[in-house]
Amino acid sequence: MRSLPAPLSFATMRLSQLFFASLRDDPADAEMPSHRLLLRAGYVRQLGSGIYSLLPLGFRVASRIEQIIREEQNAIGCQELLMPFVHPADIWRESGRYDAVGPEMGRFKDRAGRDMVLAMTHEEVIADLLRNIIRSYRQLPVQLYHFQTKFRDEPRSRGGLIRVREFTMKDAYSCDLDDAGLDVSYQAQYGAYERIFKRLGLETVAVSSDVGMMGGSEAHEFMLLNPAGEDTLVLCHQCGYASNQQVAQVRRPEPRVADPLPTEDVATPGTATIADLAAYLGITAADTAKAIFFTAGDGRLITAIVRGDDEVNETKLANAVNGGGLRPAREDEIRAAGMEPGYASPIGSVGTYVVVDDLAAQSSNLVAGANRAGYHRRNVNVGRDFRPDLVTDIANAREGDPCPVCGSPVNLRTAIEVGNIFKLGTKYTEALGARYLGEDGLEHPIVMGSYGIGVGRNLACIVEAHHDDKGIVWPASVAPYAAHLVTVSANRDPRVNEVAEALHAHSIAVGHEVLYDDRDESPGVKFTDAELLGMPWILTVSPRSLAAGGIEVTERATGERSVRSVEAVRALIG
RNA sequence: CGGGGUGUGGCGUAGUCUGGCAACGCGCGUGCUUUGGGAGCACGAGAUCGCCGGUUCAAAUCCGGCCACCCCGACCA
Repeated sequence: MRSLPAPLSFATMRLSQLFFASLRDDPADAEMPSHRLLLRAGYVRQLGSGIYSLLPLGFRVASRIEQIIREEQNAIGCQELLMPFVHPADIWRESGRYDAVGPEMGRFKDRAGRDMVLAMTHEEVIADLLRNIIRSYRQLPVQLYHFQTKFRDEPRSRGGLIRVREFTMKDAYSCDLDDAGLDVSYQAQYGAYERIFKRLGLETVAVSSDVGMMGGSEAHEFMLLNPAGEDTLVLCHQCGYASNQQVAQVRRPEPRVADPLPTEDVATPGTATIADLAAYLGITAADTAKAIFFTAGDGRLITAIVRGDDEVNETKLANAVNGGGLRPAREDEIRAAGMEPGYASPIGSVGTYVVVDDLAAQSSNLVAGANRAGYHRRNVNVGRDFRPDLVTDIANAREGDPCPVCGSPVNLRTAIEVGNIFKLGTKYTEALGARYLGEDGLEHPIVMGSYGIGVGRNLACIVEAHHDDKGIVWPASVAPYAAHLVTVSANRDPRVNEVAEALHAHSIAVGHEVLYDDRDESPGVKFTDAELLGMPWILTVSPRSLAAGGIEVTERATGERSVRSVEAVRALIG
């Protein structure tokens, strides 16, 4: 569990004393730039899969990130508190999530045998606090936030700090009288998020997103475009439309329509994939239909049909069938419904819920499975040859599809989610009985929103957005130190150490933050480390710089160098 | 959970196929020299080769089991 907020002022530091080690070689198992650089530069160390320590340098960056978030949350009237990391299971049973959430929640029993959980989020605790404290509409609205450890036993952590199992999150909760109040709070958080990411040096795009397991009516994710991103965004550069692919409702291409022809089975040995099938028959993927199978949380077998050149969008499908927790179906489950995996067709199937994508339903004479191994059926027409249970949009938007707003071709980009905002509604307050007495004399459930930012992920994302081939290039707003002071050839001129020590002493006296490389290392080592660590300014004191009139100042971001007087440097690092 | 990969001083690796003294670079310690772009010389410390079991005169190496970590997928507020 995390401690109270870090102190906001730090002593200036000698590198010779810092708990730190840079690595000359790239760690073997780090692939993303942020992971590689944060390890090499001594900001973080890994303890286990998805479990990291922040070393002193990394902790300072995290503290600065937190402080920016804190200032912007406070500025919209959001109040900081601190809720526990360990919860009694009871409140999670009250909300229904104790059973609804799977093995990603950490669970244990205390010494008395009571079920306990490790916090993966804090809606339940907020709702519990609200039901204890809020009595009247006069006490609302209120917004609350904290920075607290979350534990989510992810199936797979990845990318260093990008996806971890234990992390610090800023999570805020708005508590309003009604939906109109929630809209106001939501907009206030939206604005705060825009200011936070701007100050962190992250150019984000806010996209509409799925409400997922949190429930609720509206949600946005703040996304950083990145080639290693886990989400795909659908973006229109013409009108600014932006959506997560999970929920993007683009206009689909026009279907090919023709007069229905009689069906005809054709032998297609060894063509269990669409690509094989199209090649074998000399047609395109768009001339085929493909069936994908899922088992819903309630046990139904869901048969999803899309055109062969489309992909099934699991989020849309899950929402369409109220399936909650789809998983890929097993072959025996598919066979039990009378279909042949690899050559499956809903024609003649029993006991499966068939959902057909709009485009496949409108297209004529498609090649589909024949429910016989090694055979497909030509000229299948949805409606004539089988009757689907549901026809709706269950396909992923594709590159170049028409924008739903303006019709221009959309672009697909991968991105990392750095923050999200949700309109939760009354799901948790109703479950936990968090109500207020309204002006009308009646009890009403409090209307909630939730707003999250992962501190460590943002730290890594800042590095993703601000690095070069030499190392990290911190934005000044989050840099662990404002400047990196380097001495060179100190043994050749006693004034080198005198000037550096005086500058260091001055920076301590006035509360400036300078990392002072006082090590007896060769110039190459010191410069390389300075560039790797990434402070905005590198200050070099050497016989050469003194002869030129002072201290050499290098801007890390641009590489621009100049020699400035000691007085000018004092002003600079202030 | 499925697929792929990797575990050998602090870091990066070779050695494993074909069993036979634990190897290389960097880093680390001491001394001397050196000091504007990852210095030189000398001496030195540091490894139960992921773990357990088996085969063998002999196992980093072969066999079996397990564990950890990474990548892809599934999954994920």
